Parts: sequence; C-alpha cells; structure tokens
Amino acid sequence: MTEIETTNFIEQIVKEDLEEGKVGGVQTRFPPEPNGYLHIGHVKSMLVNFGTALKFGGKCNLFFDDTNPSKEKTEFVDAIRRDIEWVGYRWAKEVYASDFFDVIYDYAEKLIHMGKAFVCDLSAEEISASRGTLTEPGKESPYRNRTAEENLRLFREMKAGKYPDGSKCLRAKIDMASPNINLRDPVIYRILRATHHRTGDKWCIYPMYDYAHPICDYLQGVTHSLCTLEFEDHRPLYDWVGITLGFSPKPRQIEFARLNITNTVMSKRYLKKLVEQGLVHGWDDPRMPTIAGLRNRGIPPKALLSFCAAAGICKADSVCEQSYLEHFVRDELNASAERAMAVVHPLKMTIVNYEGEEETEFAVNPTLENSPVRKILFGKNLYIEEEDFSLAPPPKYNRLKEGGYVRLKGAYIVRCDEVVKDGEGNVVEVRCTYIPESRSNHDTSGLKVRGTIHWVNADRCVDAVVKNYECLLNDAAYDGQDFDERMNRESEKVIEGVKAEPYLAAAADGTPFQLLRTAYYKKCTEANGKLCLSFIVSMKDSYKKS
RNA sequence: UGGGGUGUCGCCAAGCGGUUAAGGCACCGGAUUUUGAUUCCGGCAUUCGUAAGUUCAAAUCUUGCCACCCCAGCCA
Repeated sequence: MTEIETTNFIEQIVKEDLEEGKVGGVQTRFPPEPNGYLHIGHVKSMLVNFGTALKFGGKCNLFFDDTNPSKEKTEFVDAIRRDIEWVGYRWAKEVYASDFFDVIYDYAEKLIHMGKAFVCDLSAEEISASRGTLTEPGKESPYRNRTAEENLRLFREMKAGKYPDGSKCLRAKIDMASPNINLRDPVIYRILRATHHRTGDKWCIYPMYDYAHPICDYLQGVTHSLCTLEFEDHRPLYDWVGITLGFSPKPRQIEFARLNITNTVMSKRYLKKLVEQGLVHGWDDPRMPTIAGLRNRGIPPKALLSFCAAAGICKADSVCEQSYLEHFVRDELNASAERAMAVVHPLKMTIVNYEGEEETEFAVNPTLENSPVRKILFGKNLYIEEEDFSLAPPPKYNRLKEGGYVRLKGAYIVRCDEVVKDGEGNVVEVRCTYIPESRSNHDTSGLKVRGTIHWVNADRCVDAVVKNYECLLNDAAYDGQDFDERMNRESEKVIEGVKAEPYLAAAADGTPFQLLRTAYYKKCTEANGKLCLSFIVSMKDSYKKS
C-alpha cells in the first residue's frame, strides 16, 4: 500500500502524543460492525485508521465490533475483509469483540465489586422513562443500591440464563443527573438470546458498545481510537470505563466528521433496506455507494482514497459535491484504463472509394507518453455515432456535415459526399470518400480537419449490451417517501444497439459488459454534447480478468 | 430554553497573533491536441458566521449573539 499524502488534525495530535512521550508507538483499529457492507464512507475511516498508523510506523488492526448478534453475520465479515483488501490496506491482526467476551464479562464483575455497576430490573420502557430529558435530570433506579453480593449473584444468574430477555440488565452506576445523557447509568449488559455468528449460543448476555469498546481497544493496545463525530458525547463514558477499570495507558478517543456526498445515501440502514426490498440487485449493485458497488462500476480503489484524502479529515460537517469524487475517478482512469471504441447510437458510414481491409495503428492512450499501441481493422463499412453527423450543424460544430471533412480516429480523413435518408427524412447512412494520403501517422495530405470521431468496423464489430448506471443512489429526495420508487425507476438503463470493437467483447469474455458512463464521461459529454465512449472503458474486475 | 460540537470563495479545505488568506473541485479565459477529452498556462475571498473588545498587529485571543449538526436504543 503506497501511502496517501495526508495532513490533518488527528495526525497532529498523534504526533504530539508521541513527542510528549504519552505513547511509545501508534496502534489503531478499523472497527466496522459486521452488519452490512462497507461503503465509501468507510474508505475515509480506513484512510484515517490505517493511514495514521502507516504514517507513524504503527499498526492497525481489523476489529469487528460484534457485540450485537441479532444484526451480525459471517457473510458481512467476509465481504468486509474482501473490500478492505481491494482498497489496498493490510491489517496487523484480525480481532473480534467476541474474542474478548470472557474478559469483558470479568471486568463487569469487577465493576460490580467496586460498586460501580448494578443489576437493574426495570424494563426498557421504564428505563427510558426514568432517564429524564435533555433538560431534566433522570431518576435513579430503585435497584441502584443493591449490595455488591446481590448484584454479583444476579449478574451470574443472568449469565446462566435464569432470566428472560429484557427482564434485567447491568447498568453502570454513574450519575442520573448528568447533563450528558450517556452518563445517566447507561446499560452495559443486556440479556439477549440470539445466536452469535462466532460464539454461537454460548452467551445469553451481551455487552453494549459503550462498555465493550474501550475494553477491546485497551486489550488490543490501541493508542488512538479514531471514530466519527456522533461519538463525541460518548467519550466521557469511554473514559469513565478506562479510568474506573484502571487502564494504563488508556486509549485516547478522537472524533472526525463522517464523509457526505451530495445526493448520495450513506446510511447503512437505508442501504440495507434497498437490498432487502430487492430494489437493487444486492450490496454490490453498481448503483450502490458500497465499496463493492463502486468496484463493480469500475472505479479504481486509488480514486476512492485520493478523493477521501483530498476531501480532508476534520471536524466540520460538510458535504462534498459528486463532481469532486468524479474528478479523482477520471484522473485515475485516465492514467490507467484501457481504451477502446464503441458506438452507442450507430449511423452507417460507407467509404465509397475504399475496398478491402487494412490494419491501422491506434494509440491506446494518447495522453500517456508510452501509450501501448493496438491495431484495428479499417474497412469499407463502418458505424459512426449518430451525434457525430449533423444536417444542420450549429456554429463551431467540428464534426461531420454534408460536404465536410472529419478524421476517423486512428484512420483516415473522410469527406461526406452523400446523405441517405429514409421515407421520413431520417438520416440512415452517410456515404463518404476517404483521402488515401491522410492515413493516421502517415498523413501527407496537408489537410487540416478540426474534428476527430470514433467509429467501428461494421463487418467486424459486435453487438454489445451496455448497462448505463446513471443514477448512483443520487436522488435529492432520498429522504422522502418516493425515494424507493424513483430509485427503482430511474437508476438502471440498458442501452441497446451498441456496436463495439471485437476487442471489447474479447476483454469481456463474451459477457455483456458495462460501459460506465456517468463519472468518467461526464465531463466530455457536457463539453461537446455527445457521449464519448471511445476513450475510457472501465469494466467490472471480474470481466477484466479474462 | 440541558449538554457536546462546528462555522474561512458555489463545494471541500489549509491556517494555531505579523503570510499579498495555501491547495483541490467547479467555473471562466488562452495555448497545444488524431475525439470539444487529456495536457499546459492564466483568472477566480482587501476577507475569514456576526457584533463588540484586547493588541502596534486578530481568521487566529476574549465576550455576547446568530446558524447548523449530534445526544433521551437493553443499536453501533
């Protein structure tokens, strides 16, 4: 993994901690809960956690925060591993909260001994009702002052399965009057009979995030626990656990702002719903902002990382424009993607003075200094893009018009001599003559033409099915009720009648390929009003391998 | 109306008492160009939410105000 260039406030803090000798080295953790697939927001978290460790020669673990068995699955664990690897990071250790269930339990008994935790018989509703409000303090539980002995007996009975789900819980004894609601005797253990994806039915009580997380961090030797802004209010509780339990050195929690992109759904809850309701093909549907989905759109991982790094790590809530992401995708693809030609709206072009076939060379990527060269076959019968010919050309139109000249990319300059129309006046064919002296790279014709267009050889090309994912979960109304419906209706379009080079089909192994238009072509499309498919073709990884 | 945060160009974002207030995206010019792309050069905040105050000097310090975000799961 090449280091991504970053500077941010977290690195400054870590640097200071190092310089002041507060920590001897850096240990972080990337802490997803295996309850869904990773999305582009997690790339930012990876950049922060892996990136910070990398920068200071430290280590970053992959930590699965699996304290809620009712939501977690092995499928997600596998997907998360795969996605991190694809992004390019390698973790030091793979750790699970469930690895520590025994220790976490022992610490709970310790809290009870210390008089810092008690078993509460209140129901969830009662606890909620007695928690107070934002402006009023809560009321202490009637069970708050049980003796340590009684609490211990009860807690052990909870563990042994003596009580039904929800009938009791273990609470930290902190301060019901705290202005920080997280400190109002938070629940730290609940009774929950659910099969855990790793520990099976061994446990019927599970620790809560707020209690388990600081312990897991400490046990892993985490020096800096980096998380998102919504956990700021939890930091006092995080610290309470560490201080009460006497952790030394106690990990330091630092929060940063989540990643937001305009018109992009970034909530796992919503993404999950889309998958479960079948509105998308799965978590890896190219319309999804998941890492797997973005991968299937042909977006290179480096683009994601560059984007996150450029967007920056700080504490201010912000929303990046999609065009910002698109820039890094284009930037990366421009340097790395294979090029090929395809015609989306075919218009027949016949070269009347040409017979036979000949190979002509094609710079795969003309912007690269040592662009690989590919050979393509030029012939008499071609297809060009409908939009590249105009009967009534607007001012400054550089492409083909009646009597005009245009260069066929990688081949000859042609002149349009005749336009064939159908009964309704639609152009169905353009008949041209080619200029033999104008052959690509051997041009002695002296002609200067302003336009160059892409084409395919009609006798050699193949029909292709192109899926065009124009809408990446990008509906401004995604919070509204009509989101699901619009999502379903607009996001995926199949473009039919596309003619592509055999090369493309070969690369796609005969499988219908996806030409991914949105981000990568957008700039070009907007600039000249035509869809330019000839340059960047980014196929699904799985297809590309063949 | 409690607590915790955040406010610097249309969008991100550096800046940490003395800088002409970095950089990127977007946008606008101009040059190169075998795709109106790419590449290249140039332009783009006398101003830092706001009002006072401290100071020779403030985006940076103080105070008040305003706006936005987060918190009342036995979710994470």
